[in-house]
Amino acid sequence: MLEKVEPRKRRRVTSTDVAREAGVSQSVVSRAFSEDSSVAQATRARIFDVAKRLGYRQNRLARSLITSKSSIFALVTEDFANPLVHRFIASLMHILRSNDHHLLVFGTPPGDHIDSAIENALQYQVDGILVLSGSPSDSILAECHRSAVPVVILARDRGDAPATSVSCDNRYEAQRVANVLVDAGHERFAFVASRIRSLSFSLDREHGFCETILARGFDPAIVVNGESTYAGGYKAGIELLSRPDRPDAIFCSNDSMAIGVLDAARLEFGLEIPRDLSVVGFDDLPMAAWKGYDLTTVRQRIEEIVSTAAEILLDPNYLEQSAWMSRLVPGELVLRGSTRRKSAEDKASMTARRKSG
Amino acid sequence: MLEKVEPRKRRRVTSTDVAREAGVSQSVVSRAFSEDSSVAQATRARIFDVAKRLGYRQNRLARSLITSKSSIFALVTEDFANPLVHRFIASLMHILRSNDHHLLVFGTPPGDHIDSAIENALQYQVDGILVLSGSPSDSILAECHRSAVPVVILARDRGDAPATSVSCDNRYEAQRVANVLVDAGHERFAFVASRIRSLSFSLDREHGFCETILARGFDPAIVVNGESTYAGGYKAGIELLSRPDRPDAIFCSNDSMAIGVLDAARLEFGLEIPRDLSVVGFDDLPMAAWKGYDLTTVRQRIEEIVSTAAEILLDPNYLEQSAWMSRLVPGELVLRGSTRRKSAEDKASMTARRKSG
DNA sequence: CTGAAAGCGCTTACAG
DNA sequence: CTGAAAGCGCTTACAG
Repeated sequence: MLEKVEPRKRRRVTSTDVAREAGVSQSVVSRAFSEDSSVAQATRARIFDVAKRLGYRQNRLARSLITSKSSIFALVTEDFANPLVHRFIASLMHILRSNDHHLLVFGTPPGDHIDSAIENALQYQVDGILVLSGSPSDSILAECHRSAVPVVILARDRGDAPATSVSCDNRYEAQRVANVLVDAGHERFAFVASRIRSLSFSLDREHGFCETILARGFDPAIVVNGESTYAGGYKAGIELLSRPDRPDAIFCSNDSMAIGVLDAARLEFGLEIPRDLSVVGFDDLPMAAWKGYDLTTVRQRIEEIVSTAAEILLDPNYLEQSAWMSRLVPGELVLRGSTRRKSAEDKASMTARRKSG
Repeated sequence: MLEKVEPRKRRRVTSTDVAREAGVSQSVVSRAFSEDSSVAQATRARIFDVAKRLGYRQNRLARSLITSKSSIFALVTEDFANPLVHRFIASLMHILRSNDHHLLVFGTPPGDHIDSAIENALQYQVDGILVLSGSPSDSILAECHRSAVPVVILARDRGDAPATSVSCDNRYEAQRVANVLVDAGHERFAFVASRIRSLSFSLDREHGFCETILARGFDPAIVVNGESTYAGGYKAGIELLSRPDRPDAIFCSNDSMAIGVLDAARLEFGLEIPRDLSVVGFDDLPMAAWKGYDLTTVRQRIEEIVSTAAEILLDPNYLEQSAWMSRLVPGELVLRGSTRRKSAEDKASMTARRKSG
């Protein structure tokens, strides 16, 4: 049974209550609760006692009013269904916790522009904004800058936007995938791109892959578009494998699609992987490591991307710098069973790492 | 290039600035921005004009100080790796957006108790708290109640905790799975439970399943524990299928585990699904529908669970009620190819629905 | 080390 | 419809 709470009685315990009860001024209570303030040991102890007894808890919103720091970061994204977004959130939570910061999440309604989410975030006086998908307009970015709210665009190059970005070196990684596939003796290449425009990183991967295939002297890679899901990959797989010039190596813009291609190859065409076809994904989702797929893929170092972004946002001098940064974090090529290899390499290490970017 | 921002110049535009510029008092500006206040049409228009020109934006933290509503809900969880958590977040975002509310996310550091996350949330004057995993102590729940902050425990029965919960009817759904498997002619049953204690719903599923198997006159279901991941399921699958009394129907506490069992059966024992073994999961993650698995599972109606929770939290009278609620939302049994069926049913509808709870 | 006071940016009775 | 004033719960110079 609930004890009834009269609406008008719902007054939170404030520092003034504690002060009265402890026989000190409200300012001392405030100081007692801020680490580096001068309060006599005994006074502080007494205040803590009283606070505990009364159930006092700092009101961090009130505090932010005067410090103009809310200890809140905003994460804005257009695409909550994307599993990668969740890995970013999880990783962010981890880092922010140790800095006593918290994450306020803003999504964009389907039709809307991401600017509206950023606009919202600004109303909450966030200390920084992380953009995970969508392309903020130059004008909203300028607004953020004027309001002294740092913005970092995550997981993809910022392009021409006036903002700082931290992302995987998509182009380089795609080039590497192309080289590995060429070196292993494949001859007909395809790329499965994501149809969604907000995922501009898909383009970098496409370019890196295709330019390398050409540079190595092969016919241009076939490029098809699809939804960036398993179903989209499955469909793209059917499309590609039905062609008279069936590719023997398919690189996909992400793991979900790659797994879709893989299943299409096996279930619809009875192909054996990797004998008849090599498939490579991107991201290294947990599913990529599942025994049933054993997918070769490019791992994004999410922890590193996120901690770099957090560092930038937490840097008190960031806004006084004079240029946007574009930080590229190297990925990791994870070689698994879905790709054919030169026999010499077969017994070699399953994971190649690039140490520096 | 960044225009340099002098730290001391970083003053946000306030309603007072707008007032001065528009030649009205600050209170009128405030009223202009609150829907149902009496401001002359012309005045309001002028204020909006000036506000736009100056780049004014309401400070919602300051506002919350006086209204004592922050329009923020807290989501607290111990388990960010759980894919289900993300589906809840996505669904929540959707609902909160239409109510002009936002989500502040709190995680618990690995060793810590969920209470610390709730404690944190309270400092941010959230309008309500959604608990997604972990078991809040009675004392912290009492605190929340005293502070007039409603708490809803999601996705699992609250047990004895003094709180309201909204969850899938785990026990009933598990009973139904048991009945379906029995009806289809299976004879040796097993349940794969989650080893993690915070996932108490796993227990409800176990009980519902096991009690029904017994009630239908079969040997008790074999119960094994595992990590609630693909790898955990894979391992549990090997364990179960190596037994002399190998089960012919395995029900798993969630989809990831079920898929692990499925792969173990196929890859390690060469079994054919569902001829040699039926496997059932729980949740209906996207992967369950993948052609390569085609997993029979119990879908949680996440949207319904979340919207029910949001309704409760948004109900202004909630705290004046006199008892905790425990709302059960029916699930949906999704019959797919991983389970054998009575031949009569083979051609029948693939999805059975229970319409009301 | 402590207290009185000002102020952060709002909302909301209360008069006019 | 509008303005002056009080106040939400804090922090932070400033004196003492």
